[in-house]
Amino acid sequence: MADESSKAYQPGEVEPKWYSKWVESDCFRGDEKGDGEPYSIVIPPPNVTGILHLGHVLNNTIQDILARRARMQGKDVLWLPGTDHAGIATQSKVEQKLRKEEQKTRHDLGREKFLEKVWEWKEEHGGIIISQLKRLGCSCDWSRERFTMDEDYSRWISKIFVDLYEEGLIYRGKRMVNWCPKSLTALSDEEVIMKPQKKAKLYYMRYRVAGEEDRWVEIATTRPETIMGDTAVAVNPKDERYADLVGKSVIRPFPEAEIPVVADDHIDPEFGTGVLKVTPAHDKADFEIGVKNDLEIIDVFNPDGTLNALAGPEFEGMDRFKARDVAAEKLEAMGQLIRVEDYQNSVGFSERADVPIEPRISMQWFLKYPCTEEAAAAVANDEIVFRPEHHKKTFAKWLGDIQDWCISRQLWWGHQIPVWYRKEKAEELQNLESLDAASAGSDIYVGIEPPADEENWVRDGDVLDTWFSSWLWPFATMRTSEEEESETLAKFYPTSDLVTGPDIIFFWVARMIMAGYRWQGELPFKNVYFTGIVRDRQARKMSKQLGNSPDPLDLIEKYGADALRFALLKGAPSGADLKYDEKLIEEGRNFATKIWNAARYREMQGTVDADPGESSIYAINIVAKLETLQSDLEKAYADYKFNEVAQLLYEFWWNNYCDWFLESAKGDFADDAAPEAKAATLATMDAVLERFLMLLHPYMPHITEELWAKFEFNQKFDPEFLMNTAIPEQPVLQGITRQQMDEAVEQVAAIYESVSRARNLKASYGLAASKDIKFYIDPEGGKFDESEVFGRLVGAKEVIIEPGYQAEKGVPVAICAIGKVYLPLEGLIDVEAERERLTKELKKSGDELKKVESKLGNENFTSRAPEHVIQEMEERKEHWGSRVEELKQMIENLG
RNA sequence: GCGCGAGUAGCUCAGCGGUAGAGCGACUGGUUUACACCCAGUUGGUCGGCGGUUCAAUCCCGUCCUCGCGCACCA
Repeated sequence: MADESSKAYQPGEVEPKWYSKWVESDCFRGDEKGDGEPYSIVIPPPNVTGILHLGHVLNNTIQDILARRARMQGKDVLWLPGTDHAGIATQSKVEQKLRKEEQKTRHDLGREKFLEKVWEWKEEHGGIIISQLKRLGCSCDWSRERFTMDEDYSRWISKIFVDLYEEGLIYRGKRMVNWCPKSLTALSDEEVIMKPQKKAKLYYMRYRVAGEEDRWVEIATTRPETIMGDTAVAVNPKDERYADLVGKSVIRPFPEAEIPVVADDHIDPEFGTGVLKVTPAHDKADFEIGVKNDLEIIDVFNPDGTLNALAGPEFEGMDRFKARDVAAEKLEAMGQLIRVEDYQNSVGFSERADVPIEPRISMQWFLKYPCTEEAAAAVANDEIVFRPEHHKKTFAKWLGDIQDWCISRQLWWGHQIPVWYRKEKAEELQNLESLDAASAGSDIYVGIEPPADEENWVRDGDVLDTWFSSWLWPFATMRTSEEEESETLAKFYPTSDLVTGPDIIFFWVARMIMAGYRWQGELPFKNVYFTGIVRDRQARKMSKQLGNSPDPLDLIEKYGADALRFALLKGAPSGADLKYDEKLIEEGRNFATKIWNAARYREMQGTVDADPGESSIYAINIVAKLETLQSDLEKAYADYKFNEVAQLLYEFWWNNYCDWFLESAKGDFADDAAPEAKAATLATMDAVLERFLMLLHPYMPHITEELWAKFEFNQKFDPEFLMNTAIPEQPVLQGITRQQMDEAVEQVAAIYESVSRARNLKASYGLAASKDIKFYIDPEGGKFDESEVFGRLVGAKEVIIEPGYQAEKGVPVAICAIGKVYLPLEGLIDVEAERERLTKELKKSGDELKKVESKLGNENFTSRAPEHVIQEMEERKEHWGSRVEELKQMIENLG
């Protein structure tokens, strides 16, 4: 055995050591040729330039637990890692840097040069999150690491674009889209988040009716800066107040123009004044009214959210929010602003850039989702199981009313759309109102490879939404687009579990299911486990702005990766958010130390150097508990209750093993103890430790591997590493009958319960420390020969077994499972104190008895309750009844 | 407005029809053959409110309240 261990576990040295050994020995490789049952997970690819946060820790620890457990069940495991190019996020980081360091925009560099810069940035920062995952202990097959911009992967993107285009599902059109004025690109509906605006204003203004002297129409709006784009006002056709106005015109104040009054059902007569100004270029609903009424569309914004020439010279170049104030002032000056009210509404924000998006008409590529029916059915009938189950509904609802997906982005970093326009017609083609495979002529080329005479063509400049690459992840990481099949895919697809956050159920999960059916003809994964979101103590989301997001690497440094993993999982209720508190991690660290020290204690007892004698009841008991633990873990894992698994492991070790078993076993290591007894106990300790390390390994891989090697368990099993050792089917201790086990468990439970009562007695007389305590036990007809262990556990100098013991009046006594336990206190007898204590206990017991009696006295109960419940009540009645009698007697004896 | 989730000890959460549990905290005591990142003990709860079903409800049903999330609307 190795040198004596230090008092506290040192994760900083141990953890990286084992990680390197695992990697060097190729332990994480998914064997596509193996003949074991396959188990696979694809990692939700983090942003390539991202940094690990607690959400990642939670998510990836769960995946690691699943992967490690599967390995220890003898399966062939593939956990396939990789990263995502994260279009907008990465591009804007590099643009920011460019602006700061060189005062340049991407346009100053040009597409090619700029992309070089991004690749440089990626090379420089791209490895960080991967190395952080390694520090956490993640057992990913790094030999298969993928990146969404890898060549093979990129070809996949082109292929599916071509497939979908040819199928008629991808088309180009001029539509109202969500435009981000900061990132200067279109966004999908999913990338827009609604944020309530507390300080918004509702402006009431009036437009004059054309051709009438002094007639005005009142209109309420939140966006006076779009007045210049108004091309109509609208009222509800049923609204009698304005019935005569429909068909007439009103005067737009600036630039002054006559605009028609139209009727539309969409108008809510109750809202504001019941009159809506219609700005088809800047509002989705207005756009539709515009189309229906054939209204002119005037776009008064530049792409960056400033106003353009159409807004008039005094607004040109002005920011949209400034323009709002200026427009209001102008109205006021014209006497057309009636009043301004405080108002609360919600405004769509760009998820990434965190600025209000602008509805904008522009030319974009769209996708009609494929295989939506297969996807809906798979989840509805649990071919793909969602956990927690309630996410099924969210999924079904979204799928029920999805809109076409805007897949084009006006960015450079990403997969450029594989569409070419013949040079001389490029401009004309790109301005077509709509375009799809059916309408495109030979002047448009869509293909994986560029056209042969590329110099005669112009390629579409847009790139695809990052999620358009992510939805292929489960299979595009396993085979190339040219291969029909690959060994890896054949073995590991569909994947077993997907672990992800519920916030990307639409972005990613739903779309992956569709893509799985579309290109692989089957589901991409069988189970989806949605983690909760990690929040701070005030239940706020972790965010950079709030500074409430601790760096997991700091925590690993301070407490160890195992501690962090265990603690987060123990505190993460399945399906609910996790409230993070550093105290949790401390608990994890303490647990690691506890395991370390219990192992160290074993180490200090030396080797087994005699033939083991019969196992003690305590040994049999702990083995029985271990077996219960094992089956409880099975159940918890089956339900993906990771917090429960952690709880069970923690409780077994700390409570059952350390606090009870080890303490009861210490007598076997005394100098005068029988060598066979010592040997038997050591054997039990080894057996329990060995099995427990196996069970704990998925949660705390490093410390368990360290102890596994320290105790040389690795010499007993075939593979070198615990991480690759299959948990044996056989019970921990063999040759013990079920009956022996049951008897030992019952006996030990009685002893432990009695110990607790005796400790209680000691404490209530303030004798916690005293060594000169003697207990007398009257086994009351039974027999009790465990006085030594009893004395050790209670903390007494001597325990005397004396049937029929006659205590002096006032001697404290506890009624226990093993009999009556007396605590004679020389010179300290206080009859009144004992009377008080017993009276209190009598009250408690009496209450219990009354409860049971009233139940049993109720005929409704006795006639309707099931037999076993009644029997249980009878037993309880007897138990409390005799206790009450005894207590009464004892109090009476006090005089 | 629609849907989902949550409300149990001071805090974080288990339990989900038959005696209310854990960890942390607080308090008291402790150098017992590993561990103070420890040990022992104590404290602490009309299980959000009101109704109903049942012999029996924290658990099932209805309803209301509070909080969180998603979707829709938001001139």
